[in-house]
Amino acid sequence: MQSRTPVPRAAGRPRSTTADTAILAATREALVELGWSKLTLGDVATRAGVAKTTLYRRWAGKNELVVDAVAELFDELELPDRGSLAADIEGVVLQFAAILARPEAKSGLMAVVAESVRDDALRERIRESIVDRQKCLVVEGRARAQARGELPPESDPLEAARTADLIFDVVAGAVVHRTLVSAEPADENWVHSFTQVLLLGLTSLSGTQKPAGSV
Amino acid sequence: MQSRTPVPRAAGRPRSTTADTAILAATREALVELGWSKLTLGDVATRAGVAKTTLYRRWAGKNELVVDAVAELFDELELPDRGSLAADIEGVVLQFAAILARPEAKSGLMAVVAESVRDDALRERIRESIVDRQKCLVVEGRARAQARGELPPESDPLEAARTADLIFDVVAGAVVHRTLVSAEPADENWVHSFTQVLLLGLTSLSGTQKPAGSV
DNA sequence: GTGGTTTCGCTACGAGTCGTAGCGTAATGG
DNA sequence: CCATTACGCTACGACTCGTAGCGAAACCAC
Repeated sequence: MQSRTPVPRAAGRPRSTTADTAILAATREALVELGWSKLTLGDVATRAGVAKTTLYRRWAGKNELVVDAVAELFDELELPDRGSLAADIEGVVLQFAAILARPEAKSGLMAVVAESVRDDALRERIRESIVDRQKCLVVEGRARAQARGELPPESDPLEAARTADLIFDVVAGAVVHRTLVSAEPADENWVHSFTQVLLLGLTSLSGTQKPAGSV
Repeated sequence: MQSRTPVPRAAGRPRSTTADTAILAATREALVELGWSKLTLGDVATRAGVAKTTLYRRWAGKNELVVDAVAELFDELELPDRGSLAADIEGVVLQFAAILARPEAKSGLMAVVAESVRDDALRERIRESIVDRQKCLVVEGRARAQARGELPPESDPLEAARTADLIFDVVAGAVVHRTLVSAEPADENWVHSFTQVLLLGLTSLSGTQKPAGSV
């Protein structure tokens, strides 16, 4: 049996949760003003009003700190039921695009992904706190579409997982590439065209082009 | 009018082209061994057998150097006519995936893209030396497909350009996301499934799933 | 209270990198 | 031969990194 405060209280002075939120907010602020390369932990500590040593007690380095700071941006992602697969896709892609349009996301996200190429632990951290949550939306959206009869039910669960991974890479990759590489906004027109390609494919799309501006 | 050596020869000792190639090769080597963050210009200079000052005389910094070093990796991209739109797409996507599978591309490409968020000149450099060349392949592939009758001819050139941009973001984004974020290989099976989605769309794809392994 | 434990803010430090300046030398053209 | 430009080398101040050490503060159990 355990007394009143079993495990969560470890004895000793507890870590200031205020400092945590202040540090993550300061990190995002520094990302906006300085960008990834000129962001220093000393500067973040000053902005947050904490000592530099406090930062190093909680995060191993710049990479981990920025992952946590950026991950909070994706907390607002959700998948409201808009009645059809096309509408669901457009809705969630627009949300995703809105987050990626923010400068702190642009500056930080790709940088940590680039770092994760040589750091397996970092990649796993990104997967857990950012990527997997997005992938769940794909799975849920497909389940809804199957319930509506818009997509046939999956027989092989392994094949279903592969398809979900594929869709996820296509959707997330396209929005990221549009936003960061092409450096043009993923606005309503673009998202609508993208959704048509995804749903109907290139050949089917050919005859159904619509004038820009209509919703 | 100009004398014999009009502009290219500026008078004085010419820059060593040997040094250029050695520096770019050394940069890729350092990218493989150290990755982006631990790559230093001093180290690259040592590997290339040149002085550090020589590096700074030709490149403004790490970003520009790595862009040039990575850009050479994409020189091998080409679009052989494989007879059908699907085959053309699979072929070029496999080439693209093969380049992205190399560690020097993984380490360098996303890092400079991340840096380009806050550096317009760098983004333009990336566009000229890497992105635009890839986009040409999309345009050419679509032109071929239209000549074959697989796609209807474009009436509005502006709409055609928008569509080409969209396709490019989808293709490049998906491969990059698969390789760097999901960290799984874009092999033949994946490319085949991706091509089906791109051509036929999600709904059309549903009934035509094939067992993995068949080519 | 009292003692034990952990965190906090602060200071200081060696190590490493950056980008530049200065110098003498090498390679080209007139 | 001379002007011009590139090269290799050295040295430098400025900056960031990540850590260690210290005293004070916050919490728990007794």
